[in-house]
Amino acid sequence: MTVKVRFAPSPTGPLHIGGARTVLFNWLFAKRNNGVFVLRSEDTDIERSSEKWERDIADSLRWLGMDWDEGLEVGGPNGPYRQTERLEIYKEYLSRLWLGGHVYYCFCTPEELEQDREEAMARGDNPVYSGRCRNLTPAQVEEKLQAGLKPVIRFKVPKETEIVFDDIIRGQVSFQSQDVGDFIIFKSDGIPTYNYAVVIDDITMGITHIIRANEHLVNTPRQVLIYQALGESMPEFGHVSVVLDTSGRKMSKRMGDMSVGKYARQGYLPEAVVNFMALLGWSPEDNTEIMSKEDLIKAFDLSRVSKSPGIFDAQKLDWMNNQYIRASDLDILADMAVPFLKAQSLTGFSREWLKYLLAVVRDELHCLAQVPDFAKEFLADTVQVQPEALPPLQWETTPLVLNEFMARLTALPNTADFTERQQQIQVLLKQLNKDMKSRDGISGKAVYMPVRAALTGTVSGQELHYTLPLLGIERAVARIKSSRQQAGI
RNA sequence: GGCCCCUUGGAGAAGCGGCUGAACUCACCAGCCUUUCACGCUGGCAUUCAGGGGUUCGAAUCCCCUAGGGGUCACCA
Repeated sequence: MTVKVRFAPSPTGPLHIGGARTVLFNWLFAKRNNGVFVLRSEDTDIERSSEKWERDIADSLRWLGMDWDEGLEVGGPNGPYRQTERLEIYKEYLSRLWLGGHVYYCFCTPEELEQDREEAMARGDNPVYSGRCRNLTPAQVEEKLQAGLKPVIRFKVPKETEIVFDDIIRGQVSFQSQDVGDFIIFKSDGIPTYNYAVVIDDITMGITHIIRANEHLVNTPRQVLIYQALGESMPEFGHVSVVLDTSGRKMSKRMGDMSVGKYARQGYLPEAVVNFMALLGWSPEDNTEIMSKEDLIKAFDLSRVSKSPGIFDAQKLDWMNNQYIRASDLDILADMAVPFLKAQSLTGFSREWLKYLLAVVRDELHCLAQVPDFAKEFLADTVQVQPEALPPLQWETTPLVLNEFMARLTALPNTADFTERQQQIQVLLKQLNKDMKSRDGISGKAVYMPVRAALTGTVSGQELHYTLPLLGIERAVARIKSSRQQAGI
C-alpha cells in the first residue's frame, strides 16, 4: 500500500515554524516512502477561517519547497479539499452512523452545558457531557424538532471501554472511554466538527499515516471510536511534539513573528529554514547538521523524532542561515538581495558591485535583510566620523600618512574589475606600509588606522582592500577630505 | 480538578543495561591569529542525566513514586 499523508491546517492565521515543521515531517515521510502528500483545508470554523490565510499557508509551503501531490489548488481524485465543500460527504457517512445507532440528537443549551461542566469540576470529576439527551425517546425528539429547536448531533461513546492505539512516536497510548464523553460531531448549524470531519476526510482520501502535532493526541480516542463505528480500517498515528517559543510557550497563530512568511520576508533561505526545522526534534543517525532536502529525505525516520517539545532558537537559525549564505551562489544571493536594496531606495551601484559586496560580507550575514545596512556603509560620499575614530585621525603622523595614501590611490591605473582593484589595493597598502616604515619610521597600526578611520569614520569593519574597491577612488578621496575636515587636520 | 503526553547543560541533541570518565552543534567565556571588527584556530563550559526510591554485579538507559512543564476536557481546529 502506498503511503499517503496530509497536512490539514485551519486557515485562521499564518503558517508558523511549528506548523511548518509538522508539514516537513509529513513531507519527508512521504518522500522517503515514495508516498503521496495531500494539502487540504479545515475551514469549518467559519468565523475565523479565510481564504487569505489559505493562500498564505500555500505560499509558505511553496516557498519552503514542500510541494503537495494532491489537494488545494492542484486538485486530485478525492476532492474537494475544503471541508466546507464536503458537506454532502459528511452527511453520507452520518447516515451510516445513524443506522448503526452510534449518534443521537442533543438539545442541551450552552447554558446547561456550562452548568454541568462547573458542577463536574466542583466535584473533581472529568467534565464530560452528562448524556442527558442520550436516551430521549423518538417522540421526545420529534416534539423538540417540531418546536423548532436546532439540535447538535452527538456521538455515543461506549461505556467502560479502553481505547488503545499505537502511536509511532509515543508507543502505546490508552484512554478510558468514560473520560471521553459523548462529543458533538455536527453543530446546530449543520456543519460538522473537526473530530468528525477529519476522520471522514482521512478515510475518503485514503490517508495511511496521520502525523500531526501532539495537541491532537487527546483527540485521537474520539477519532478511533468513529473509525470503529464506521468499520473502517485505522491509519497509523504519530504525534509530534510541539515547538515552543523562546519563553517556553506554545507558538500560536497570533504570533506573527514566528511565521514562515516573516522569515521569507527577512531574506532567510528556504533551504536553511527547512534544515533548521528538521533538526528541531529530529536528528539523523550520524548527527550531520547541514543537510539538503535530498539528504533529509534519505535519512528521515519517524522513529528518531523526539517526544519532548523543542524550543525555537533564533540564534541557531541565524547560524544555519549563515552556513547556507556562505555556500550559496553569488548570483542567487544578489537576486535575493535586490528587493531589500530597492525597498530602501538604494541605487547607484552595478550588479558586479553587489556581487562583490556580498562576497565580502557574506560571512557575517544572518539574512539578506541585513544587506542594505552593509551597502549603505559604502554608498555614501561622506561619513560622520565617530568619536572612537577621532584619535587615530589626530595622531601627529596622520596627515603625512593620508597624503601619501591619497597620492598613491589616485595614481592607480583604471580598472572596472573588482578583484583586480582589490589586488592593486593590497599591493598599494603593503608598499605604503613598507615605504613609510623605512622613510618615516611609521608602520602597522599607525598607517592602517588613520586610513581606515578617514575612509569609514569608524575603527572597525572589513579589510581595507575590500572596502576600497567597494568605495571607488572618487568616493574614497571625498571621504578622506571630509573626514580630515571633521577632525580638523 | 480529571485524563493524556513530556523531563539529558542557556538552546538543539547523541545515548536503546557495561565501548559514557555523558558525543556533536548553536550560544557563552578565555587564549591565539590579525592594522580594527569579524572570520578562523585552540581550549573551557552537565563530577552527572528533574528529585527520590527500587531492579541489577552494573542504570541517563528498566520499574515505582513525587515534583515541574505542556496538552485537553468547546456547537475551535
